[in-house]
Amino acid sequence: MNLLSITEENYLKCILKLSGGNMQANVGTNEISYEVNVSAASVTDMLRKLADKKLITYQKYYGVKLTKTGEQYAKNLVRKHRLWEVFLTQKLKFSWDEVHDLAEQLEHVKGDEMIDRLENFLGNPKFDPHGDPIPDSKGNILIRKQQLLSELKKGDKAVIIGVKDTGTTFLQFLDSIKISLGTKFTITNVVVYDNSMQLKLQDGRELMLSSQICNNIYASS
Amino acid sequence: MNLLSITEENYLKCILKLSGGNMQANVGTNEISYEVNVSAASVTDMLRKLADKKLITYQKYYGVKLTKTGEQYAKNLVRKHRLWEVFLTQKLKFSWDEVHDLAEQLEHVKGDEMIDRLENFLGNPKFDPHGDPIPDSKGNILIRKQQLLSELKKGDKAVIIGVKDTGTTFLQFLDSIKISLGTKFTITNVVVYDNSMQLKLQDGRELMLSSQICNNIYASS
DNA sequence: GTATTATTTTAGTCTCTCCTAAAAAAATAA
DNA sequence: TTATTTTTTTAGGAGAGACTAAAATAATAC
Repeated sequence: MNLLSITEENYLKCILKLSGGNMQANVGTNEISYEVNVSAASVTDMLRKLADKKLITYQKYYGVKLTKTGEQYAKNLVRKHRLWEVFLTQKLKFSWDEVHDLAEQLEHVKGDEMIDRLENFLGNPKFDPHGDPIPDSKGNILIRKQQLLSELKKGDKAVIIGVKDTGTTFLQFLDSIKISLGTKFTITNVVVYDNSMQLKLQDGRELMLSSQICNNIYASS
Repeated sequence: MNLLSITEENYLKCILKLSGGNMQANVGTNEISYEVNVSAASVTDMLRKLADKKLITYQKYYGVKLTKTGEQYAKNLVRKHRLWEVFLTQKLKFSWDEVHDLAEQLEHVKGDEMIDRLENFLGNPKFDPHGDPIPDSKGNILIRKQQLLSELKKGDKAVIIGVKDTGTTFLQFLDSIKISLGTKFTITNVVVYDNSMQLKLQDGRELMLSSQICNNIYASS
């Protein structure tokens, strides 16, 4: 597999993301255009190029899918991104809302041997600071049973294991209300009117979270 | 200071290297062309561009010098490169002949805060794995008294503190004869015929080194 | 001091990645 | 089914960074 440019790599990663893990799903030009912040015409150019390199299958007007090779490449990028995020938080003491942009650059550094060693150095972590699973060197991803907070019911006990929105604003908000991965809680009430939820945390605090917030937090029971 | 492209950064670093630390020295187009592996015509294009950005002073046909800004930027790149090299050897256990190419990529990752934290994480090292000094965040470089092995005389006692040639072949050769930074020795003989030198190492071994080798090892007494 | 050689710059292209405007195809609505 | 809207592609171009060939300037040799 030839090495790709940073731009090509970003397109691959974007297609993987938009496919939502379903390798049969067709991803549209416009979606990609929106995600990588580029005109639809530019996306078409790049899709043709990636198809030539057999990294995606591309049918004019019908969107694209990753090939096995493309999927492998994209998952390796995700692996690198998440391992660097662990490094930045665990070793350099960055907070979970500061690591994304740095990891976005670090993931493009070529050298799989380095990544394998980094993984080992970090103690073979299985999840990144946002709770997302880290693919192994073959691209396998550990699947955990997880649910959005919004899918839970009154009386359910669970623990927070991840976030869907990894943007700075949301993460800093969670920091401000002292919610982090590992926080245990019980749902004490679900408001029928607006689907906001009342939680009782392990430390005894009672908390009210809007449905928008509950839609961006993953929990496991 | 605006952020530069990887290409621009490489030119700056190259000019710093070719100036040999003397900021008054004029660096020629051809020299740069040879060093960055690009045609002289391409170099001219880039020099004009860097001059526009006030990173170098450029006089047509008379070569270039770094401005204060350019020097600062270039030294910061060297700082990043060397700190990453320390990380790769100290934490990821790469050998000193494997780290250059990886550091060459890592040095272009933007984020000075990350570098300052990395420096601290590594225990504020002052030298990289090849014995080269690491500039501090202001660009100051610790100067050590050092001499090439070839400058020493019979009877001199010294310790190896660096290498001039950092290429894989040379470094692997040093590994093979079990010479590394910190090795102590005495010069037992200098052969007049070809300037090769005979050393007695701390561990008792006697070693004969050609003048070419002695010209690429730094020592301190 | 002129002639030759070496270095550097200019001129004209190429590839990559992006753009806008316009055309074509597909999806949706009436 | 036909008309309208949305999505996607084509056409033509721009800027960055590279190239070769040719011209201009500086350095060196006689």
